[in-house]
Order: sequence, then C-alpha cells, then structure tokens
Amino acid sequence: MLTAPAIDRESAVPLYYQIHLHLLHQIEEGLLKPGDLLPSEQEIATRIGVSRMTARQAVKSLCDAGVAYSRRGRGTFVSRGKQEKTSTELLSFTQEMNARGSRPTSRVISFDYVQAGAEVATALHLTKNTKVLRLVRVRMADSSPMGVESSFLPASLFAGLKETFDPRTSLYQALAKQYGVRMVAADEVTEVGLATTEVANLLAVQKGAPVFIFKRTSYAESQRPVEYVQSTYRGDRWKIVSRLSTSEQSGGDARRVAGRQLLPLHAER
Amino acid sequence: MLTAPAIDRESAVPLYYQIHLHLLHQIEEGLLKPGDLLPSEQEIATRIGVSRMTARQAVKSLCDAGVAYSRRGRGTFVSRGKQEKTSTELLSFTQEMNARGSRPTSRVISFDYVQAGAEVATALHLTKNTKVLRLVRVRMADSSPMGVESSFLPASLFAGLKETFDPRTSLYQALAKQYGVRMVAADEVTEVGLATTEVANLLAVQKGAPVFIFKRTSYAESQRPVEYVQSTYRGDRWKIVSRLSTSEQSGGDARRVAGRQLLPLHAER
DNA sequence: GAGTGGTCTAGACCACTTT
DNA sequence: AAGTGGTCTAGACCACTCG
Repeated sequence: MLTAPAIDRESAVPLYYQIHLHLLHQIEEGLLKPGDLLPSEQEIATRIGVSRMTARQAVKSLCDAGVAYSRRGRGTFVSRGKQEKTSTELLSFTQEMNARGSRPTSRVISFDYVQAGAEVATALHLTKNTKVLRLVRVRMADSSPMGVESSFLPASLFAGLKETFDPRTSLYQALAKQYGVRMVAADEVTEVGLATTEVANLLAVQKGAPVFIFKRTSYAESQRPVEYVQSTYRGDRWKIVSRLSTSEQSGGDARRVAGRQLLPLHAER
Repeated sequence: MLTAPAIDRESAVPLYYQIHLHLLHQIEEGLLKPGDLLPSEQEIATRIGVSRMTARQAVKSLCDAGVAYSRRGRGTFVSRGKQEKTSTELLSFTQEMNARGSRPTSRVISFDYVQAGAEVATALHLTKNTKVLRLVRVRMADSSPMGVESSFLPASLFAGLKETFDPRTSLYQALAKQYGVRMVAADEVTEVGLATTEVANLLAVQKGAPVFIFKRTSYAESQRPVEYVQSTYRGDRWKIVSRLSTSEQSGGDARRVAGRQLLPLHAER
C-alpha cells in the first residue's frame, strides 16, 4: 500500500538504499516476518518503476546486512533473529550504551606521555621506547564501571594533542577534526583473563573474576597503525553477540559474520 | 602480463569471480601490497574485455571480503592485514585445526537422549522436558584437550539419528545427507567464565581458570532452530581474531566485521 | 512452463579527488 | 580537466526450483 510514495526520486539518498530502508522498515514493523518471502526483484522493479539491477542492489544490500538471504530459483527470504536496532554496530562504547538507554560516562585515570613497551611498539610499528600518548579511562554505564580502556597513540603523529584534547570527549572525533585522520580498518584480538588486583579495584569486582581482554589496532587509510587499545571488560556485564551466515559464493563450508554486538548482561549473582 | 590469459569465458566460474580470484592471487603473491591501488574498474573492464559492471562486481566482492576498500574519486586500495589463508572462515573446529596443521580429534563423552532444560528448550523453541539428543565431545588438537562441546538437537526432527550416526564423524554432514538439513544462519553468544571442577578435569586446567563460553543456535533455512551448542574453550589456548572495517554505506560511525577467526594461542605460562 | 535469482552488457550521468 | 567510484537504465541469457 505504501510502496510507491515511500520512494523519492529527487532525494539525495540513492534509490536502491531507499528501497533497502523501505523493506527493512516493513521487516521491523512485522509486516514481513522471518521466513517470509520478499517481493521478487522483478516485482520490486516494476512496482517502484526502477530497473531490475537497482531493485537487485537493494535486495543484495539487505542480504549483505544479514537481514535476508537469497535462494536461486526460489526467492529472497527474511532472516530470523533479533533485528534489534541496527545489527551491524560494534564496539563503540558510547554508541552502544546510548542505543541501550544507558548513560555512558568515562572517568579519566591518566592522560600522559609514556615510552612504548614491546607490545605497544610492535602494534604501532614503532621502535621500543618511542614516545606515545597514553589515555586510560574507566568506562561507566549509569555510574557503574563496565571496563577499563588504555589507548596508545604515536606522539609524533599527533603533536599537540595532549594540550588541545579534552580526554572526556570523543578521541575519534578529535583525530578526524584536528588531524584529518579517519580509521578505515582495525584488527582486534579477544582473549579471556582474570582480573588483576588493579583492574579489580577499578571495576569493582573480585580479584580473579573473569574478564574480556580486547586488543585493537586501528589503521588510517589502511596504511599506518594509529591507535592501539587494550581494554578489559567485566565478564559478568558483557557478552558478544554474533550473527553468522553461511557464505554462498562459490560453495563450500566457509561462514561469515554478518553482524556483531557487544551487549551488557543482565546483572546476576 | 597475465591478465587476459587468466580469464576463461567458457568456464562455468562466473567472470566476475574469475577476476576476483585473479586479483586476490596477485595480492597473495605480493604483486599488490597493502595500500597499493588496484586497477580501476574501467581499466579492468577494457583490459579483460568485460563490461564495467562486471569489473565492478569483482572489485565489490573483494571489498565485501575485506581484502580491499574503495574511496570515491580516488580508487580501490588493498587492505592491510593478514591475508593468511581464507580470512572469513569461522569456528569449524575441524577446518580450523586442519588449516593450522594440527590434527583435530574428538573424544565422545556422551551421546544420549535427555530432557531439555529451560535454556535448551528456549533456544530450540521447544517446551521444557521435550526429548533432545545430546552429544558431548572433548575437542582435541594433537591429543591436547582444547574445549568441550555439548550439542543438543530436537529428537523429533532427527528420528533414528542416534542409531545411525557415528558420533566421531561430522554431525553437519550427517544432518545434510540423512535429513537434507542445511544450516543457513546461526546466532552465537560469547561469554567468559571460570572452569568448573568438571570442565577443569576434561580440559586439564586448574579449576577457576578463565574460559570462553560459546552458545550457538543454528537455523535451517533460517526458519527452525535445529541445533544448540554450548562450548567451553580453554582461555589459555584460544583467542578470537576479528578484522573490522568501517561501513561506507550512507555514512556514519557503524562498523562491520569483515572476517573473524578463532585461533589457538602459543602455549604460555 | 513460469517464476526466481545469478550473471552480463553497453551505455549513461553524477559527485568526488587529484593534477 | 581528467580520472575515479557510485548509481542507474533497459535490456539479455542462464540455472535453478516448483507446481
């Protein structure tokens, strides 16, 4: 009933993406339920008055997002699973907490220059003892501590950052605005560990409590590593939610991760 | 030098995918290094003699795989990072270990019918106490225990499986062959925990050692949940490696996971 | 046989980046 | 101004699935 009026050819938003959003909206509203058949590419094309390639691009982007999946000769179906909010967000603490209605805050523990140790130097492709800027923050949700994050940045790349940056604000925004540095990729390693005495005090847990340990190296324009972050998050407050889907391309057993979320746990025990 | 001869128009392999493999090969061979510019879509099209849309599809599929990334007005660049083997495999214990040259084996602890508890019943959309088939295995690499996996399957869906299935072989292959059941998606939750006495004995670690806890629900044709797996993996032997890339589509701060691997750790401490 | 998604063509215009 | 990727068109043939 509201297929045609939902599309605006004058809009700056690409047609295929308008169709994408339109279908996604119908799924979120429950008009299309998991397992339901989406309109065929041909039907979308004729109903909305676009070429089939454009309709196809819209459907393809839904599949890429893990919201639907296609079967040759049969059609495209709505995937099952929590379509809670956007499903491909990840790991930005502030965004994540805002999306869940908690108030994210940070307590700055330290913001200073230190010499790179072996691990930091390797990650940032520096030589040991090179000067790096260190920012240690306790991440809190509604004044309850959730994790500790230590960020390391090459001091040479961001001259003056320590003087101009307010460590209570967004580091990523500051890097983009002041230095034109945009992150394009990151490698992240997740391990498990036990809370040390120091971390236990900061996070208000028992020493020896299980914790997530994240180590992330972020790259600008995929060339130079510009940030290394070590994070320790409370194991009793977080879980990682992944949505996996089988890879169709060129058959086989490979899988890919369609979406992933780091979620707070219900408070227990 | 070997652009044209690498493409075979008579092959059943799609043109765009042949081009994808061709470029990937050049990257793996080091002819194209991280940060290097790929040939433009127009150049690929004219050099190989395909339409630009086909060349574009090849480049797009490389970007989808996290191997490259595009910048409007500038070009498409090779991503940095480990292109070790295929980068989008995940979590199939047997594959993972084979790829790393370890010999994967399993020790079957139990293979029996049990009544679904609350957690299993919820995950499989059954009522509590429904009969389910349970398969508990210790996963080993070179005879060293790496994790414990408990699989639960609705008994009603797989009548006779207990009698015909050899629990030392691949469960997924058996489901596909005997019941025509193919998994299309899965939801996975990763938590951290401490080894219980029972798990500690099976995994040969100290009680209270940190462990990964995976809980995965797999769906057939994205409709019915057909398998629920609880896994406990040694925290001193595994890490999760994720490759993140910024999402381009319609600007914003969202990220997506391009690839993920569960890797064994070097034995330490 | 009718309908579906998968692939492919040969053009086109645009916004953006670099020279 | 030239080159790039982003989008879009209006067709086409194919392999596959289903009734």
